[in-house]
Amino acid sequence: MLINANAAARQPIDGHLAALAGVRVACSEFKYRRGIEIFGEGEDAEYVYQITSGAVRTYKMLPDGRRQINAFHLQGDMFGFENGVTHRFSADALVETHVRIIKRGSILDAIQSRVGSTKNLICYVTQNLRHAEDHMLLLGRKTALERVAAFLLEMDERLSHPPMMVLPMNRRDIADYLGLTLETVSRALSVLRDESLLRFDGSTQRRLELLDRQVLAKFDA
Amino acid sequence: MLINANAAARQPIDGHLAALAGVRVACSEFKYRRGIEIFGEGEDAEYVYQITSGAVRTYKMLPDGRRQINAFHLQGDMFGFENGVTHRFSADALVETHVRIIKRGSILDAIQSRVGSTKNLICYVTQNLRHAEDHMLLLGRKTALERVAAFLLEMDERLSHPPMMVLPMNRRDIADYLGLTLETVSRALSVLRDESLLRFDGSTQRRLELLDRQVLAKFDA
DNA sequence: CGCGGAGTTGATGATCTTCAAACATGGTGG
DNA sequence: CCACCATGTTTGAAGATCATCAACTCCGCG
Repeated sequence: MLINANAAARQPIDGHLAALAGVRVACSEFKYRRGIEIFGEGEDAEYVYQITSGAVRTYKMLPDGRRQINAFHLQGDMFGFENGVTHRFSADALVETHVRIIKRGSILDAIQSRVGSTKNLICYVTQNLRHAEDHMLLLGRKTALERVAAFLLEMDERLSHPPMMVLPMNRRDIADYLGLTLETVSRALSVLRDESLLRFDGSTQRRLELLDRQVLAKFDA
Repeated sequence: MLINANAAARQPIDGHLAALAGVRVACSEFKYRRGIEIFGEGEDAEYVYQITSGAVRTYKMLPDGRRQINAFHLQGDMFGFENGVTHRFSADALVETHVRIIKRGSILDAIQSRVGSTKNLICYVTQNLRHAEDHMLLLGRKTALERVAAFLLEMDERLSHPPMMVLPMNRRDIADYLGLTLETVSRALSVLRDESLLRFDGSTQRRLELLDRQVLAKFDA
């Protein structure tokens, strides 16, 4: 499935992993099918990942099965940065996804020997941090409707405001991202549809069009 | 937490800002009184901060006044890392606080010229990220009781399991950290007290002793 | 054609918030 | 030194939001 028509149009992807690490480091390419786990929480963190096409969810689980999705990663995004030797969260492909991978060791080693890339790499990490900070505000303090509106605007922004948005994740994934239940997400979307802020396209509920981003932004706090 | 769990026990503080940036860069020391703002959301990000003593809250606000505290920073912690030129959140001193500050530019410049510190600095940033990820799970998926238990265990850990814990923040701060109201925090603490998992010391409600960390850990999911 | 996954919608209920009141605390000045 | 007042905390009662449980629809697909 095509995630992002506009992003696909951009070639090459910004901040190529190999370029960041230094050209001498070889990047492997890899393909994951829809629903397949890329790595699991607690596994050894051997690689850093960059998406060339597709979409990925990263999440944590509680022992009783409650899940919190930290982030959805789309084309060009990097994930899997770790401090220690193991992953602190899991990552699955939402749709068929192609990634570049590079050994964790090599990227740090390469940085040591090629200082020019430091600033860039730190930027990638702090961008993850920025997103986490915004998401904490959402999770801690926003209402269900505000969260869903914020989610739609975030996706719209990241997909470069496409006329028609195709979501790569289902309602449960959205719910686990927003700290809600899938029913609450569905209800909120219905409210926004009834308010004429969005429109579903055709039979599927994954294709939708934002009809009034301005008003939608007011629904987000 | 973010940066350095056992900082209070160690002298001198691990990862001295000046050492990270290179000895040639001068660090200024600064003092903030209780309740004073260190920087505000949207202000120019001129400095990176490291606490030598005291405690700081960093937070974001919604237009209608709802607040989400991202993190409490204690001795040895660093905060104020930014990608762009402005701060994405505000920071206040919770109690009288002494910090080292260093110009943002100098730290990045220094890193450029002194590669050995790169790995360390990235560690500081990714530790912030790790904390944010854990906190998202808490905010998105834990109950009130689980959140408060997690908060107590986090503080206990960061203060190196003191026999008596003195909290530098009030109930509202805790609530804004945990995505709850101050009343709910108070009620949860009362429940834990009634269950004999903690005990308040003397008259003040800021001094408390954890009576059973094991059982408390079970209250946290 | 029927099955299963995904989504919507409704009814009910639990958790947490809101509103309110009372009490404790700690600093300040008479 | 103590009274006083702002700040902080606890507790109770009522209410709102969101979760849970359940039924039903829609669609894709073997």
